[in-house]
Amino acid sequence: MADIASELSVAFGQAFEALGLDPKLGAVRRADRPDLADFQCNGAMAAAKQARRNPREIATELVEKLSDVDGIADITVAGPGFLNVKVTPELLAQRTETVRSSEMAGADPSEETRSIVIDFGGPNVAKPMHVGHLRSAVIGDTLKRLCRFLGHHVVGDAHLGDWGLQMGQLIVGLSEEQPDLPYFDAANEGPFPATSPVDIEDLARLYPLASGKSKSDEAYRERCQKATAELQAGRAGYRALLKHFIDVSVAALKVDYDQLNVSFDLWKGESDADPFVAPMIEDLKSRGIAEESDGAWIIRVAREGDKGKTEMPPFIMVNSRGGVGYHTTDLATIFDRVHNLAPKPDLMLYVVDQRQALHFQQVFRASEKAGYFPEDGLEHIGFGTVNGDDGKPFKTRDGGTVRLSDLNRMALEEAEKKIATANLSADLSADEVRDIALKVALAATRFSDLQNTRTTDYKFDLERFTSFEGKTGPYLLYAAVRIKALLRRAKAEGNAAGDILIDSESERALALQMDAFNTALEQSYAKRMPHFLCEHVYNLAQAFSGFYGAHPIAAEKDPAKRASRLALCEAVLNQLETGLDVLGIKTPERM
RNA sequence: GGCCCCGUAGCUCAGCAGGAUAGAGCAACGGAUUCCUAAUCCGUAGGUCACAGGUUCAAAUCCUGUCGGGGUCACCA
Repeated sequence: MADIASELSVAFGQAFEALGLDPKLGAVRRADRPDLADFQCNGAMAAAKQARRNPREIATELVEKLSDVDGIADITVAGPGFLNVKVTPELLAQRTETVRSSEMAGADPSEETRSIVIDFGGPNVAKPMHVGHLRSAVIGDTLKRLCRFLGHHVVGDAHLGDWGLQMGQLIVGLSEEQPDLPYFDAANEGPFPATSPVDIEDLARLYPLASGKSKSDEAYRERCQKATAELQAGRAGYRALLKHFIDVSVAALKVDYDQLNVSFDLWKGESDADPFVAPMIEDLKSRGIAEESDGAWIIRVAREGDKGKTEMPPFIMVNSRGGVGYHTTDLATIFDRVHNLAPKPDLMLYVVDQRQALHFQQVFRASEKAGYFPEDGLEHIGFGTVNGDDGKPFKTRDGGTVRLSDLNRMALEEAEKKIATANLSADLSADEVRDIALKVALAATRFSDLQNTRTTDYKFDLERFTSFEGKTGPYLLYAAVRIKALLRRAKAEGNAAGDILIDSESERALALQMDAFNTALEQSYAKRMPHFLCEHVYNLAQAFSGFYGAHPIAAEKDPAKRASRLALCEAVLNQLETGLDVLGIKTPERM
């Protein structure tokens, strides 16, 4: 069953049509004046403009057609031509029962099923993640969950940064520390030792060292570039090393991602695109799509209608030293996905920093031009930067960044502290406390990030990430936990949920809020913006808190009211947990 | 300089496919616990929606310009 707003929109659309007006004008939404109505429709005013008629007159005619519609208790014209609708308690009760009992808690699956690749996370080998990596991880993972929830087929790919100059830097860095390792003998074709010559601490030490030296020392940089080129050309020792670097890094990355409840279906990296690079280059050269310019091979992607006086820079397929960068591996990755994934993707989302916008525009245009995958199936889901107090993005290499692992640890510590001071019965085991703390920390961290509009920058505030009061993840958990406690008590007392009766203001508000779930999901999906869902879930928790404060529930004496309120609680819990699950947040039993 | 994003309450942010009285959280102030978890709830105070024009019955929302902040602009990723 569709939500009330949608059903009313259909009825209103028909009424508009019956008057010879555009049915789209019948869009009905939640009223922004809850004192006056439950739902409103503003279409009469727009219709008046189109038809050059008096808006109130049109509105009045619509009222006549609509007043008999099932579920509408009252419909009136207000102001210049607003249509205000109040619905019956019976309709709200019926709708709430659907929320309570349906698998999707009142939401509907998407009408068409798509095959979607979501490229997110984008961690680099050897570089510990910092708070800037939180966004891609959490937004990407949430979009993955959202798409799946709506019925789409989704593949999440971490797309490791494992193929650039940084690899050459690591190789050179390691060769200076341990020059006698077999990997550095160019004549050695393998096999090489199975155990890794480095652990994550080694990588964390080597990378900044080599990266720094590469900046200041030109000869050193050239060695790194050479090593990178040799790696890419297939030098056996270097390839073997790369494998170790990746394995060691992935194991470390998984620790951070696990704590954020972020997971991937594929741990592919730029290096996995390598087998497709050479044939692709040949293909693009032979078809004249790539051309030579200043010693490099490029694809021109500027177009006629482009804004500005300066042309969009070309896509660099092969640089003048014969190397390839991430433009090329990204394009080859598209090629790989189109040919090797089943089902074949029809949409690819790239959850990457907004600053990469130009890069993706170039890659997408190149893909279109090459005929590999249509441009309109490629979307850069850019997000704003995480800024410091100075309003500027955290720098990756300079000091002053907060590591993601540190953020995770601090959130967990705060959660443990809070549990210690909360009046939880002391009968919880250490494992239970740990489990609750992890869930609270997870909720706090994910929600703090996800509630921000995807595209805007936000200032990193540690307090906000480790705060559990107000508009936070733990607030949502608290609402769910309270409901669970109520239901436990009711069960213990032998009381069950029953028929839903909506007869108080707070129950009404709660029912109306639950009706908005589907719209929130649709908005989040359509705009690829999880914050709409965050907003909904938060409003739901607030509406529940209001209801909780206004009525006894498990303690209610009247059996019919008690049964109804318990059912209402079950509906809220179902939708709350469902929504939280899409956001990647886990709910404890108590906290 | 070209292009992109942003400027809303003391702070952090929603709202922007135009609509009625611009909303949350934090911070401030005042209340609520013999009663289902106070990580909660109720209330008060706080805003020329950067500025100036324009379109419209109606603009925080759309258009133009100005100012301020950030990002980005072929061979690093």
